[in-house]
Amino acid sequence: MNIGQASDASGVSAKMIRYYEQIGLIRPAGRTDTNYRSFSERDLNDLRFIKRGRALGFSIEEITNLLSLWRDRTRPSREVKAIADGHVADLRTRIAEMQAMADTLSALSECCAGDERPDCPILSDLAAGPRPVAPTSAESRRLRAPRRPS
Amino acid sequence: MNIGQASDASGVSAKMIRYYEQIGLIRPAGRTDTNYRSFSERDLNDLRFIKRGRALGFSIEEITNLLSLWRDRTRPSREVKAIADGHVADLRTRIAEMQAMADTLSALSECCAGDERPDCPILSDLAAGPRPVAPTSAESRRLRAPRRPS
DNA sequence: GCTAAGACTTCCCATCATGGGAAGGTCAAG
DNA sequence: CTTGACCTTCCCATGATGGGAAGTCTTAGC
Repeated sequence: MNIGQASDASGVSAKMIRYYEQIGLIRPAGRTDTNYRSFSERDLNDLRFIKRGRALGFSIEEITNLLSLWRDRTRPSREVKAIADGHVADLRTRIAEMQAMADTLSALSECCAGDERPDCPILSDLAAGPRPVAPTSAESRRLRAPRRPS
Repeated sequence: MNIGQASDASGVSAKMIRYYEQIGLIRPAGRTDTNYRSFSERDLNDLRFIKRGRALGFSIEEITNLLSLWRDRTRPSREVKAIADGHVADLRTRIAEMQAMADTLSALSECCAGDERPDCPILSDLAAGPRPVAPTSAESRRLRAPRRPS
């Protein structure tokens, strides 16, 4: 099974499969005599595991740990749970931050006529910034720009 | 007013001020005869505007547009509102995605004993992935790993 | 006036996960 | 044997931010 088939079967792009191999997340795939990568069922299972982990928002680092726990039949479920719970806490924190942004902005937007006139509470807020509230918890971490990936 | 003072007064790091200048988000600051940047009150206002925009999650690109609308006294508030509403929609989409992740994960976590035993529904889910649900809307866009920036 | 500390300058590198694309080798169907 | 679809590696870009080096400048204390 070559990389294209592995990609189709796992939902992980060929680019990403090569990347995961490069950073050591997955074992180097076998090679044919013409240097094509060759994937086994087991490799596929790993790729599907990774795919699902990413879909749940786990970072590559967390997935590295989850993968090694998965392979360890004597793992304590405590460790798995700790990773998952940590991730959930992270998600909830970020959700709350984004929720606060969305709420603030939609309140401002509701007060904006949205017509040809220049008066706009949204700009006024950005300019005067009466946002005297407590130092946004978001300021203590890297502030990602919630961007639509085009 | 040099860059350190401008940074303190605006809350934008010196690094970021230089970056914003480099990418053309702000006008190049004046220079002293010894090549130090020199900031005016107006520059400060721009920096504060940017700072607040970032705190609301606007991307640099959106802020670029908001800044030029802000400077244009004949802007139609419609345009400002469109940017804000677009951003709010983006936020809400991402919130929903992360919420779904968090809900799925915490449901799994609740079923996990979290003790010394190896049995773990979280790993089972990642491995077997009975996640047959509709193609997560998240899969159509770049999937960010919700990472805590340490 | 001299010196040391601190702040400024530019320049390069790293992050994280992903995609784009070039240049060249390989495979399978016609 | 050609053609097109695949594979390989390698380099580059993203977005917003920080780290740090090497060199210049300023300021406070002596």
